[in-house]
Amino acid sequence: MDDETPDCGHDHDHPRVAHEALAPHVLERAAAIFRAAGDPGRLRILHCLLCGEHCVSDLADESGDGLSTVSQRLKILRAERLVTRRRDGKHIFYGLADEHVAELVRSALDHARHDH
Amino acid sequence: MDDETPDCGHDHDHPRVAHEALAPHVLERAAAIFRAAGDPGRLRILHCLLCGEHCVSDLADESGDGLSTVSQRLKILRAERLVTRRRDGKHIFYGLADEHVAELVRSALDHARHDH
DNA sequence: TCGACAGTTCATCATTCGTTCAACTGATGG
DNA sequence: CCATCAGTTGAACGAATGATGAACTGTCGA
Repeated sequence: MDDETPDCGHDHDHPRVAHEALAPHVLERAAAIFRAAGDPGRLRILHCLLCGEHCVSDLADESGDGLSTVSQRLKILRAERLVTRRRDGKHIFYGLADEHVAELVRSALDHARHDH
Repeated sequence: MDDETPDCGHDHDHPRVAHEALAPHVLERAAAIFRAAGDPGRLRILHCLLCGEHCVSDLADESGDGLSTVSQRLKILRAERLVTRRRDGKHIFYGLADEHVAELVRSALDHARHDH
């Protein structure tokens, strides 16, 4: 290979770029996770779930939004596998998918708190 | 206070809800952070910045997008204070705002990688 | 089996978002 | 001072998103 080939057409010092290749589907997936959490309504749900499972009605009550609205939000969170679902009689309980997700949410919330 | 007052109108066991109150502006802020990171184009930039500062032209070259497009993306990332800006002669160098942001990005990228 | 309750899905509609081109600012070098 | 390189900003436009009411599914108690 020719190591004199510049990747780009301008003239300054180049940082020794060394990102281990980022697969496109990983990029998409990670962005999708952020996007799912990036809505106040959905993030509020994730926050509620930090302290344990909740059923849809409870989540609706706590946010003051309609059942349908909350259900749609949960659908998106579930599509990105941020939450799990469990049926118990008439109720369906949602919870955070894993501790990794919980950490991500706590982390951003903390960052947002200590940041004026 | 009356501890017999139920918050909601339905009939099952209630989880002992104990979220320390989540201030609305904290919710908004955290959601805004996630939202800013929740676009593949912007997340790619954040990923590039994980290994140090880059100028706008380099970021444009690495993604294959136009200068204007990249500049717009950086504007959003900067509005959410995820990146910092530094002028050096003709070039403007961007970098991650702090280690906390770096950790958030690494964390989501890792999660996305180990998740098929 | 019927009715009520818990949730989901569907279609619609207004809003927000992301990209792009063109015009602009600002620093550097001749 | 002027040309050029580096980057920003603004407007326009199509695509994606989020909320909502109505209709639907599924479970339980009487």
